[in-house]
Amino acid sequence: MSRSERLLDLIQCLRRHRRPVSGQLLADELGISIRTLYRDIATLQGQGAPIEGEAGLGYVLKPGFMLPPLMFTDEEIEAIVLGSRWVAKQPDQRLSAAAANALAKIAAVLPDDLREDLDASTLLVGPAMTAIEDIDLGTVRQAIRNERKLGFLYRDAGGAASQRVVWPFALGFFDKVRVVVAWCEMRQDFRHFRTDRISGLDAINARYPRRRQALLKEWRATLDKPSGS
Amino acid sequence: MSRSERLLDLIQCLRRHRRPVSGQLLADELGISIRTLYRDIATLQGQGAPIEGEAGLGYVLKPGFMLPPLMFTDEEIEAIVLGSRWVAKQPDQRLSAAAANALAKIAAVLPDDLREDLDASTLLVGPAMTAIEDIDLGTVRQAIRNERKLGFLYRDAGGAASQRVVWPFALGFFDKVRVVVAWCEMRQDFRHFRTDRISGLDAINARYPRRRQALLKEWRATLDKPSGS
DNA sequence: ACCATACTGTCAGATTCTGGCAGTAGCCTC
DNA sequence: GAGGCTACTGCCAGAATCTGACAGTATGGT
Repeated sequence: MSRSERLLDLIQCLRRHRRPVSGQLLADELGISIRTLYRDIATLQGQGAPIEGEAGLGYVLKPGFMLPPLMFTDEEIEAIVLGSRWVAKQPDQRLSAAAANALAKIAAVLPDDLREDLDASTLLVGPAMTAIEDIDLGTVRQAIRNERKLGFLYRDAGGAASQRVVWPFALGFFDKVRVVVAWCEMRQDFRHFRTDRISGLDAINARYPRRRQALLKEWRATLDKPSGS
Repeated sequence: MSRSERLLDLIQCLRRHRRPVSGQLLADELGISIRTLYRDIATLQGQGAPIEGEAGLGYVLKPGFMLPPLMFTDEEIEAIVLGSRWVAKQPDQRLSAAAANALAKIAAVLPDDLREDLDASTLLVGPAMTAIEDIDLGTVRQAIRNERKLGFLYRDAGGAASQRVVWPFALGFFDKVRVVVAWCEMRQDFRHFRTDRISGLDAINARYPRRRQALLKEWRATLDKPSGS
């Protein structure tokens, strides 16, 4: 196995163990000596991988994605840049910042002439969206990622308000509004909630009893067959 | 210099020469032997780089972007995925396909568990936009990239129609409409044209006499100071 | 026919990588 | 504080890989 492949393997090994793991163990899994492992770790850190080692504990990889060398066509990179610019204009602050950072990272590793092409890329998106919700979408995304319940006050189209506890598993971005897709404990069914009608958002520190992938799949199935109700 | 750095350098060398360039010349530029160059080319091709060699001519790199290994945070990759999904729903067929391809390329190189995360990514975008223009945006993007003039019939907000020849340099994506930003030969000024009011699009095979970066910069300047008219 | 070029196989020497050893330092438990 | 576990560094010899040179084949253009 070539060294560059081994480095990707190492990343994957680190990903599997969520808890700190000793260098010796990693070296055994990869079939290399501990000395070489230290060298590999140093190389990866040099490439920007967020690996942290602490004496007495072991190594942890902060969550993230490592992409190997990759080739994109002009149009593919234009699509990625345009898409990221769109996300950067979304009202979700953290996500918007992440999009800007991703673009900056890509630009940083490009040779000068390509970076100019990218900066002067001629696909633009309209003005930044103004937030119409007053809740923090970051909280919602975090609840989805961690499969945690959310509580809030919802005011429906008719104006009637009700207190809800839901299992959120997706966030939809439409032209003007954002929509939380979730299982509603009150209705015992899938519901979507416009973020601008949500108030008093409360991140409940309780895991919901299903996997979000499973919920997503079931919900998609309900979309395929037009509901009879 | 390490081998992996040299491979990136090779890509850049190939990019500089637009015309086919002989292996011997590339080897000289990189300070390596021709034999090693052939090996490096083979390695890059193995990694998916679109390098083509023809006996009697030399090597050409088909236009595209090579990204070195790169690390993204969870949120950054979520932003890229969400953005690409949005682009994939745009009515511009080629760009939409490019976004889908870019996502597929990224997914292809990810280990299985990460690919699932990506597939099951819980940020969604609304339904595909229906094209409200009946012109091919690909033609517009190509004219922009190649700095070529465009001719078309434009029907303004009042309904009055006029034949235009413009120097297009940017394409704006708004909620519902797409807008071509260009220098209008008739008005001798910057104008933007809603794509749904354009008909009879004609890609004129004549270069316009300015650089699109310069036009873009000037146009941006006119936006900063509110026009007095 | 001739030239320029891409491409492959082989092999010895140069270069790099690797594993083991010795040693330092930080964190945790007792 | 003592002891155990661990990260991390420098060094060196052997293993593995890379490199350059040469010889040879194939292909496209003139």
